[in-house]
Amino acid sequence: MSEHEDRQLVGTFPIMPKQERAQQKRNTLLESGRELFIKNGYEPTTAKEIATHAGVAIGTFYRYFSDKRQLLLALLYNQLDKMLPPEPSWDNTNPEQFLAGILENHYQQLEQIGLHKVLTELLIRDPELAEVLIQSRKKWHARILSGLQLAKEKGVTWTDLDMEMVAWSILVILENIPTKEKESGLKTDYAELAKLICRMIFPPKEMTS
Amino acid sequence: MSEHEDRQLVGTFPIMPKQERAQQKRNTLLESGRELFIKNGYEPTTAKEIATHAGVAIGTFYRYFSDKRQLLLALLYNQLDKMLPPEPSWDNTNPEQFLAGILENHYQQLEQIGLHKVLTELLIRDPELAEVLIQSRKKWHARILSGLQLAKEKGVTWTDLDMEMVAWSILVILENIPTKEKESGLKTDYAELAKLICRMIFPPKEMTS
Amino acid sequence: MSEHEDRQLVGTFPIMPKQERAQQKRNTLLESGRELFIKNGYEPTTAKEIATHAGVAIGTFYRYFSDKRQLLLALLYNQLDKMLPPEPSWDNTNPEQFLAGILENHYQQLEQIGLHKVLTELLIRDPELAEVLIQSRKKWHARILSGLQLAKEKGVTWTDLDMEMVAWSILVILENIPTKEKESGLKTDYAELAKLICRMIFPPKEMTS
Amino acid sequence: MSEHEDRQLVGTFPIMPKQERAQQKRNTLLESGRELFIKNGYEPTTAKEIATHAGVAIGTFYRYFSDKRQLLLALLYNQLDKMLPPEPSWDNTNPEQFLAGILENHYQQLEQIGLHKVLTELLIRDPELAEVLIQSRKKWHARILSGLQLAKEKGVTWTDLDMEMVAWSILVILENIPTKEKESGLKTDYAELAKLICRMIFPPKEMTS
DNA sequence: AATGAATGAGCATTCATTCAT
DNA sequence: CATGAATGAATGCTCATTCAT
Repeated sequence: MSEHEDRQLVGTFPIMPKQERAQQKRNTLLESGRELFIKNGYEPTTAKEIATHAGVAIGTFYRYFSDKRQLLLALLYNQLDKMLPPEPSWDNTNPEQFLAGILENHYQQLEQIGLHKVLTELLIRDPELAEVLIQSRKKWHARILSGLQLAKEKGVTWTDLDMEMVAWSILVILENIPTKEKESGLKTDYAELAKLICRMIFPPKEMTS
Repeated sequence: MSEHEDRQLVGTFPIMPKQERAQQKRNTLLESGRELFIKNGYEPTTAKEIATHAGVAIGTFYRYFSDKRQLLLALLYNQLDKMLPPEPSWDNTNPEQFLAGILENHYQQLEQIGLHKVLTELLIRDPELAEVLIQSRKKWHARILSGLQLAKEKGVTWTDLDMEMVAWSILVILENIPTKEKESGLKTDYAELAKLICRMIFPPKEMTS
Repeated sequence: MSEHEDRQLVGTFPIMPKQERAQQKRNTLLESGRELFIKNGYEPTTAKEIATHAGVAIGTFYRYFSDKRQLLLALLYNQLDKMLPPEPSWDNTNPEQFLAGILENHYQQLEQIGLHKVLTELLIRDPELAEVLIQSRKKWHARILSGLQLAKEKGVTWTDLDMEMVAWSILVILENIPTKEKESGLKTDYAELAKLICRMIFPPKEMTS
Repeated sequence: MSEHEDRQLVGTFPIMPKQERAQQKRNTLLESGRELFIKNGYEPTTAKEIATHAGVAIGTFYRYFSDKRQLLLALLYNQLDKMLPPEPSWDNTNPEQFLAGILENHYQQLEQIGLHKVLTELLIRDPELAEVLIQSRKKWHARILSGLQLAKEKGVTWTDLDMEMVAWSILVILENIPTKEKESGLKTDYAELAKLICRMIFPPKEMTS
């Protein structure tokens, strides 16, 4: 399924290799590209670098990808597929489960974010790419929102909140944790962060009871 | 020759001082660079484009800046200086003044953010540049934090909060408003956002009383 | 092993001789090359295209031909052999038989010409190739010339003509008919053309009597 | 005027240089291109070769021409402009003046033909280019034809000739003289050739009287 | 000081050719 | 024998940077 999607979106160009070997080589190139994109950024990374870093010749790169951008798109679709939006459970039993749920997925997201940051510049010039990333954000947003609305229906949240905005705020915080850590050098205290977010959402009674 | 005569007749007065003229040309280039960086991104913008867009020849560009990166740095220092961190007032009288204060500065920040987003990719490879931007964030962070701590000392906030993290969260939310608006196409409702943030910080009694 | 057994059981008969099979594959490649050369030109046609269009893998191409140029040469020798110069008959009975004879061969020549046009550029750099084509032209020239001389000896032509040049002129006209048709989109009126050529050669008395 | 035409047809791309120096350099490149195209053919000639042979760097080439094809087109328009079709005079006074007229222009045409031969292959793939060349041929054809028709009206030619075809034949003969000379190594005897052509056109009475 | 022509290193991409399977 | 994945030399083209005018 993911393979099917991949083809449609990325284009059919250089044959989805049938042999396992070739598939492996393709993956090696993808991984090589991902690492270099995250390390050096998209524009400065050359196709030749990606190939060399993957241990193959430049010609081989072009056998599997029509260009750098194709590889990037493939990478994104891969990542997006891995991040199957998990079930949006977030009961009143313990809102801090919110944290647990998020944390679990968060390290998967880290990869995605790694790319996300790299791509910021591309968004300006590459609307197709921008669309892909925006869709990804929308899925996350929808997921968080649905959890919030469930909680709201159960009457455990503030009643006057614009849950859309709450979801957006949470998303933004999540997305920026990697930056925070990179800049400060500290691991984020997720428990503390969870508390903060819960303060936004739940009235005190709910929190203490 | 004619230039010499000209001077003698008209006198030296009306001639704009050379330094000032040069300064103006420099500023034109800076502005030209800023616009193009924000419009097309850093890497894809060429020195020649910047020069042409500023109405000068490429050679002139290199008279004022050693290269594109230099111009960018100059741009950042300029911007940073403009953003003199305003006084961190945030009393209990009306916490929503927080919003006002932020909104006021926010549109100055917009410009800065414009660049900020453009630069994300550069941060990876250019530690000096990264340092500049991180310092900028730290100033903002410090400003928000100092307001929060003032409030905390007055006893109007939750007492168990890690204000560092609160400040960071607020900063992140602020920084991402432009992205939100670009993606959703909607203007942000700052009042609603302010409410949200206040929920994080102040216990209900404080809010209602 | 299985191949060995196979032979013993089935016998050697029904197996198409290897050489013949190989010969067939070789011909398929030749034909494929010819079509693509005529369609797209020599330089732009890649070895892989020829192979793919012939339904074989690129490796197979290199088993039969050392490179593109080899295939081209083979093609020319083939073509040249097919065009066994027909008997140069061209009596005074009816000079317009000239036309008939030429027309008959002309469509064979068309193919040859197809290649001929394609090759023009190559002639510049590839003396061996040029030689092949020049030889081909010389055969044609000789054939036309011999017919003319026969007629001259019979005393039916102008006596003061340089038959070498007449033959050359006719050859050139013949060779360029395809270009004429491609450009004008019209079928050539061979009868008219024949008349023209006869005017060159035969005095009026001969034409009318 | 020719400059104006040039722009319209070739495109405005790399600035028609204003300084004389630059104009000279442009011409050097054109000449360099012409020589190499004729010597080695179009496809095999690289932009770098043209630049090096002109004594400039590759970057300079691209300052003046957007690519090889542009240079070629410029070359053709130049050539075409030089060949302003001369007045089509061809009286019965002496039809062999036809020859003189043709011969005179012929060596100008030689250059054009030099390119013409080189381009044959391109015609297949480059319809715009083909159009240019076909138009050139049409001009020549029209010029020859108008001369023939003048003569016909004066009643000095055969009356039953398809002058379109006669003109075409003459054109073809003219165009191929260079090939003839290159292959045979002999100078063409234009007087003889003229005689031949006159036999096509004029009845004997006219020739002898 | 300003100009913009010239330079050439560098990147993307293609394609003839080889060779392990 | 056939295959097609892998290779890397070669080409087209861009762009930062220099320098003569």
